[in-house]
Amino acid sequence: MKEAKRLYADIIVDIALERLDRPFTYEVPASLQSVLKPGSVVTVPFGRGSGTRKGYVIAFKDKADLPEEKIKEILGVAEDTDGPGAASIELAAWMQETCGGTLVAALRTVLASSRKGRPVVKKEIELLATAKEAAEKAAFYEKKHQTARLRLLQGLLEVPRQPYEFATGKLHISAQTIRAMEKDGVIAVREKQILRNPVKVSGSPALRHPLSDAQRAIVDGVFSDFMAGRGGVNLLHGITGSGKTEVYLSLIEKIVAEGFQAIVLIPEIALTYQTLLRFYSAFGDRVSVINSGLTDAERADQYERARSGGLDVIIGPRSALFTPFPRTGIIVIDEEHEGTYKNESMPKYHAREVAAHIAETASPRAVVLLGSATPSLEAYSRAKSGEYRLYELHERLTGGSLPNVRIRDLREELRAGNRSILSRDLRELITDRLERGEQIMLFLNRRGYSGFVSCRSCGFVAKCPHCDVSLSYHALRGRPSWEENAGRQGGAASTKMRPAGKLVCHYCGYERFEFTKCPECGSPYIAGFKAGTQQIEKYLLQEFPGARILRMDADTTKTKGSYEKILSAFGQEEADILIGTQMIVKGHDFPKVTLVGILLADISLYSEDYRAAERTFQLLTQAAGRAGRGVRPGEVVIQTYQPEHYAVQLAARQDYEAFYEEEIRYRTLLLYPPAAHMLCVQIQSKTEDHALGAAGQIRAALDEMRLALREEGEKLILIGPSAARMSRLRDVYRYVLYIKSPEYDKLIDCRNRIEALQLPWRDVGIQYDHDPVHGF
DNA sequence: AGCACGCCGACT
DNA sequence: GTCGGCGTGCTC
Repeated sequence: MKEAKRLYADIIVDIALERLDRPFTYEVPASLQSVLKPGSVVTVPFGRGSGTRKGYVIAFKDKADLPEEKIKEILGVAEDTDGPGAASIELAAWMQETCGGTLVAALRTVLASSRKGRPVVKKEIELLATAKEAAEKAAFYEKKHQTARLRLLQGLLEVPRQPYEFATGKLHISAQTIRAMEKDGVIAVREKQILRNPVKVSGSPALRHPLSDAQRAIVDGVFSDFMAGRGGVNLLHGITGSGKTEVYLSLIEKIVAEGFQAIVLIPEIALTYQTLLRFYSAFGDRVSVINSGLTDAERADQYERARSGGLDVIIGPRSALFTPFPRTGIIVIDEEHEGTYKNESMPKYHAREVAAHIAETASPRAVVLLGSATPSLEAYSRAKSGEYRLYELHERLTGGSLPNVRIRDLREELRAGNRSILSRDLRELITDRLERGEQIMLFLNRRGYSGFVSCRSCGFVAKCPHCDVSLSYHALRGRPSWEENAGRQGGAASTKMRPAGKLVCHYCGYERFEFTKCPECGSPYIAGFKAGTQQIEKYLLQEFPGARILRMDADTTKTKGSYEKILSAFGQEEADILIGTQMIVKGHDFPKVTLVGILLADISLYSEDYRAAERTFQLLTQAAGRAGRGVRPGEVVIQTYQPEHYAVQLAARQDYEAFYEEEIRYRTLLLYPPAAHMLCVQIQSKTEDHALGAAGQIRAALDEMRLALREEGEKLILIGPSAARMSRLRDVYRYVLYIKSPEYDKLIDCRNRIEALQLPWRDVGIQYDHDPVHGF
């Protein structure tokens, strides 16, 4: 008798806790030794009780460096998952290395697609008897007055396979009868697993346009890179209406024809019915969609279809990256610049980086295609440096002319005595369009709005002297300002008028009192902006009685499907004016819109982070692109207090290249991404002292590192700690600390250094965000 | 996360 | 005297 070799496995237990985020050693029972592989999901006993947990097999080893009696045995393979394989484990490990956070969180993200849903089982009744036997049986039943059996038999003679419900429902046949006939061998009941298909498309297939020479060149270029096994990331910079989708379709068709699959990422809100129809026309049932409307089980079905070879193309948000295709050949990321591609919770990954990594490690290598009319600075700078391949489409295919854009200076309006929301120009144009029966979109780019303070006379904006980002307004703590005090004490004589608010920088923590008059021009009209779509709607109803107005914002789109409802109502010309936030500028074509008004370009311009100008340029360019998609030329009015700002000027001229040059200069000067890398360290605790103490210790540790690195001639820039944007959220105190370095690796070193720190508080949580795109 | 162990207050 | 509060510590 030869004794079976003992085998041990390193297993990560599926509990999202930093303190447990390390491998535990388990013994692999002989029965599982040939079954398990790295990436298998197993059940293991864990903890003192008899509780069991799910665990992920990371690696195997022959020897355990632990006393034998402490080691428990793996119980079995987890039933609700398929073994996702070593590639997924590698991907999760890479994610945890580059994004921080726990390995469990990364594993959960990557393996979400391997979780099986409860399958929907459909029962079918099949006729087994031959025609001759059936005829005999029928005669027999008739003689015995077994009418139910006869009915079923006759039904099956017409169509030999019927759904179970056909028998129980339409024919009123009981389960007993069916069972009896099954036992008799006349029929069989079969269970069929149904994988639901969420794609519900009807209507005529979308027209395919023949590719232009420019489009053809792009398709051929990327395809030949793919076929040669070179892989790589490609950036397609194409203006709205230049035919990017057609490029995606043609390229995917060619790659699918070679036996590979395609992942298409879209910012959820931008997936229009028209786009879906085009994909469906090309790929039929071989394309599927994943979106937030699906139930868990439906989602699991799509992954199962992908895994089993039932799909060629999946369209979905960021998370669709982890679709378990057997051979992914291409990953397309549409509207690449969108912030939704950055995950906001635990592994804070960016879809662009993950896609590049998946493509690079696939064998054979896959290709990535990023598409945008206004590429992120990250993507464009890499394209310029040669890390990505750059393709451009500069012509509108549909021939619609570019809109005529004018910028209205709101300071001038104030000087002329116009204090309303609408400049005189915009008001005139609205009146004109209403008379002509054409449609208008009014756009309030509120994203990133955080209460910046500006002067309505000269456009001065309060900025941080250290970070060059806008300061935001905060009510002073323990508010009782002079007004309240005066009221209570019955006289204001002794109370000197004092500012009621302060201005704060959320990068470095700089603060100062609010201004009572503009430091540039002395005007008293200096204040924070209060702008809401609701107020604007009210105002418009007053000013243009009889105009039909639709409003679209977070309030009016709360219920499911209301987003589409509003847009389609507007598309069917049930309204003259559509007011909305950025959600109205995504992807939709309204040929009757001949006027677009951007009410206050400054709102996003002075949000408090370094991407403000980039975001503004993107929003303005997109909004302007909404006008004149039909035959009639469109007009765009951009209202602003900062008409000379480059983001406004260059968006009006639709000059991306010039904007990029200007913006990258600013980033380079201040070492913001993509000129450098930035790590945001987020410190949280219910006890303010603990949060502050931790922040202080982290800063001290980092200062040490900074000095050591300086010896080597490496640069590390530390900012903060300071209170987070929301300095206290649900009774948790939040502080942030920023680290900038040209080298991504140095930031990972910093993170490891912080993680190695032994902080004396249990209730302090630390999270990391590499190259953040969302504030904290 | 869970669960056990442990050391102090108010209950049958 | 014991029941139970939740602070501390450990889990292969």
